[in-house]
Amino acid sequence: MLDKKLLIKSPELVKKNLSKRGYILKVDQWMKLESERKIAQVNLESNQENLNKLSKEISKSKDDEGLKDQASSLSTLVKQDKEILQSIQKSIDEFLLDIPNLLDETVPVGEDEASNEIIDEKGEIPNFSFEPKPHSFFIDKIDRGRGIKIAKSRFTVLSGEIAKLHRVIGQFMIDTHTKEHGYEELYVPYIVNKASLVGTGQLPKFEEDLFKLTESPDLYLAPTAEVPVTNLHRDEKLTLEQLPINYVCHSPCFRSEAGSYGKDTKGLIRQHQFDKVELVKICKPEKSEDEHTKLIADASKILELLELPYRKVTLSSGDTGFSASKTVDLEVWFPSQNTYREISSCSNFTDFQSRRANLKYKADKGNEFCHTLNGSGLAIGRTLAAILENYQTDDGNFIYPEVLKKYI
RNA sequence: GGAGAGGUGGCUGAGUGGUUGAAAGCGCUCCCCUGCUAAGGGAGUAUGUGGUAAUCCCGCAUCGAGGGUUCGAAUCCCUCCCUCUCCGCCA
Repeated sequence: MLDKKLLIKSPELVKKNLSKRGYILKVDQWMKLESERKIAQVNLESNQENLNKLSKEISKSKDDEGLKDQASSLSTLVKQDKEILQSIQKSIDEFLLDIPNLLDETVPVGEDEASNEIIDEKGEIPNFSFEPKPHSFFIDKIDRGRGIKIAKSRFTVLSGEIAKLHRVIGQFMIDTHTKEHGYEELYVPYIVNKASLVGTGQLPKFEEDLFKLTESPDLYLAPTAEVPVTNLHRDEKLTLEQLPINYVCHSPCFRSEAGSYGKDTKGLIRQHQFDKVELVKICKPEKSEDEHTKLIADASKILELLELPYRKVTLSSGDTGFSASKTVDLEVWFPSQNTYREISSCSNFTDFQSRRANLKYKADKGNEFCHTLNGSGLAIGRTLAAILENYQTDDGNFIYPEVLKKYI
């Protein structure tokens, strides 16, 4: 959620920033709502003030029917004023929850991923003496559509060595982040409520991307650990000593993938259920840029240790997600596709999520909103897929990355 | 799932219709005293929001959430949520 004061003070500036996303801020509608609010609120509060004063007079003087009649009609008026203000406030809330975050100045401007900016390329792209197989080749040996049989399309079964590799990858990532990067490990609920999803920005706008529990209408399967982990401190006031907070959490993620029919239908790239190791940071506003750099480095480290070729990409204005101010994706090399694919998305949300989640810290002058960040460190299914492809051998097999051998 | 108890400020905990935004204690901040320390004395100490640009001033709201009764609700009524205890069930 954006700062209301900023929106009141300089709506045109906000509009200009958001237009880079292709979002058109309805300034006229906003100004109208806001001025209606002000009138309604001032009116209500002055009537309420008079009513309060009358009530006190009544409590002092006994049985003054005249005063009571006066208070009674004023009370009715206040009730009406409240309803008017409430309905305006509701419109304002809806309006505000619909607005995406302001973009960082350094975000490249462009309509879509074509304008993303490659900032770094690392690792050696493998040279195969044979036609590299897609990772689905290895998985299909066991899966053969069984995931679909058990659940539906976009579900996959792993077995034997590959299932083990999948388990071990997560272990390796968490170990690295806790032991070498100073993150605290968390285990969290995989089902989250509405308030949490509003807090991180998935709701109300993106409900169709989620799996909803029909028996408990306010509950959803978590689409990423970002939701439970960031919301851990929702409605809290953190102390300065607590910051910065660094959490790492391995969790399954559930996404409906509505609207992605026909995309990445083979293999592990796009599943309804996948595991991910997520990194979440909560910090003071002035530190978030530095923390973002660290976050990207921490996630990249995994790819480097796994010796997978990857690149860093700053997402363009049109490609940057709703809640993020700036996002840097890590993309790993997929030989069978002869291209890089996203494996991590590292975002600085500035105070956007904090405002929604009412997440503050006690600063010297008063309570301030924290900044939140998160990034995959990394998506486990895609990491597994990348390993299978990049480490495959000409006999239709694969070998293990060096750092994972001690886990196998 | 059944039965019961309960949700009040940073924390503990009073408060059953009218200066209670809320006693008291703890904690915290400042001051005083005590030649150190410990102890003691005094003052202060919620958040959000609006009028305004304003850390001053004034108002409004907030005692789990939402409704209702009333001139007036932390206090009475209804609905919901959550927590705890016992029983049942269960990993």
